[in-house]
Amino acid sequence: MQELNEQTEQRLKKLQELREIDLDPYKQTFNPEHRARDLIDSFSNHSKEELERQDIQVSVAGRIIALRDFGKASFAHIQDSTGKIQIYIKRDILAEDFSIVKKIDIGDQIGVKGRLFRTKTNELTIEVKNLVILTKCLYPLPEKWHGLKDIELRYRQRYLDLIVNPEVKEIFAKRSAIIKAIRDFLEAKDFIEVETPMMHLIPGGATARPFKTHHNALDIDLFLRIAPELYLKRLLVGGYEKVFEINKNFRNEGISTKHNPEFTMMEFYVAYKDYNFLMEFTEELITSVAMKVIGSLKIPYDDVVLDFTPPWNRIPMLEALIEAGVPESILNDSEMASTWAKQKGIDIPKDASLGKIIDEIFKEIVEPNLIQPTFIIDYPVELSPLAKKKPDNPQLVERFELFIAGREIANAFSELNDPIDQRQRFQKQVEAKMRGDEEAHEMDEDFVRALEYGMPPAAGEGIGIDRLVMLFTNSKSIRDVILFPLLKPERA
RNA sequence: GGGCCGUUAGCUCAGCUGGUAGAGCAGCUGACUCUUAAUCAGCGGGUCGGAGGUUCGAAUCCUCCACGGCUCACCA
Repeated sequence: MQELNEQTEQRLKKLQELREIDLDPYKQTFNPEHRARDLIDSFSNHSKEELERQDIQVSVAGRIIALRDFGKASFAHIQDSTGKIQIYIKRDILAEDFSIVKKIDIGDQIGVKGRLFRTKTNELTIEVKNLVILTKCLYPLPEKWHGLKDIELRYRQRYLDLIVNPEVKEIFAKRSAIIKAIRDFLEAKDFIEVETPMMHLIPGGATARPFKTHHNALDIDLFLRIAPELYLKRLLVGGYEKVFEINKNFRNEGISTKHNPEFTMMEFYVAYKDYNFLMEFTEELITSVAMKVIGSLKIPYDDVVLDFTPPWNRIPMLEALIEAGVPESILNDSEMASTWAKQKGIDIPKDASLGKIIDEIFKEIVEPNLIQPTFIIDYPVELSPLAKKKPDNPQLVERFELFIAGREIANAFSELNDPIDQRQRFQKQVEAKMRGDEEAHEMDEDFVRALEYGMPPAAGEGIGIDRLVMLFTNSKSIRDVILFPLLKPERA
């Protein structure tokens, strides 16, 4: 319990008084037969007179969010998961002792039964015959017309945010709809949904720093996964041809409006296909989600309108750089590239490979300008140790990233299935790690062994679900699409 | 981690160049049987984020700390 203030004391006193008359407000059950939104929708065409004639009995349960007391009658609005509806409690009609109405506070949850009618102002209202207090609320709710604005409180006490800010509920309803649409789409195409480990002996499948934990009985260190990729590909070896997983990844890195340490990723793999297939597939997937969830391919985000109408632009990474004004002559030489980047004020880590330098330049000068959906294709091989090389240019791999609103939304490639090449790429990563690159991949012998048994040619992709939800809900911060974003503890 | 900004009643916010802390909602008491930001009369409610410092005197100025926001760096 927080420090007792005057308001909580009042509420505790009412709670005690209710218990004294044998109405403990935490014990009853209640079976509402109706929900607020349904009632308002179903009876929108019923006039005042029709309602008087028909005597429609309903029951709803919900939280009191507004209360107007008139002495021998009261109006209130109660809110359930669907919306709110007005109730009218009149002493002459209420079956219970009217004095319990004085024990009700804003925030309490009640169940009511009674007759539908329309007030003078034509608002659909329940005339309460029976009333039961289901749960006492011991704190005052945030203020009725400004709501809860304090961002820190909204994240720390998301339950309060959800109670008083209806638009927040809509965001998470949309999040649920987006994930369902993705699942439906993939299942309709015969994908099988799987779950692979969250705890990895070797963190792999992405370049990122992991969280470390420990298994006591086995006395081994484990890492929370940074990606499911290497396990999903083992399933291709095992004979599945279409698999996907929607689940959390954990990366031990900074927190920002675009990053939460745990975030939701959808990864899927298709046998016998390459990254060209995946680009069309991605267009189909995301437009299908947009149509189902938003009902349009033109979606406002921040101060632009995102147009998802396919086909989306496909630009090779090097071309995108040249278009953005990077001299072609520096793109083959890490010395020159590094010098050019530094002149432009771009930080280049020492010992960076040419690919890494090019990537840094790309992130700085191209990425923020990729507003409309755009596939950037053909990445330097050093950046992509799990992707298949292009047959006509072994410096590049068959990989694309999808950018929307200046952010990476998806990452995909033709999967490297040559075990000898894979082993060499891991070895290069291990060397980079020895030189101090904390994010370089580790050798995963079992994964290489799986490839040695033979993985069919395949294409795979990861889509950042939180970021996709941000786009479809016009949210500027990832914290607005994650119910409980990570925050520091309240008190030291 | 760096920079900038913020933290005052349960909530939303005022509080000027330093002079004993304010409003609205919410709460309490009373009136009121169609209100919806109900209305009317009255009343209570504060460790001004925390700790130091300057000063006769600090919500206000200074230092440190905590938490948050934006941003840069790292990343998806």
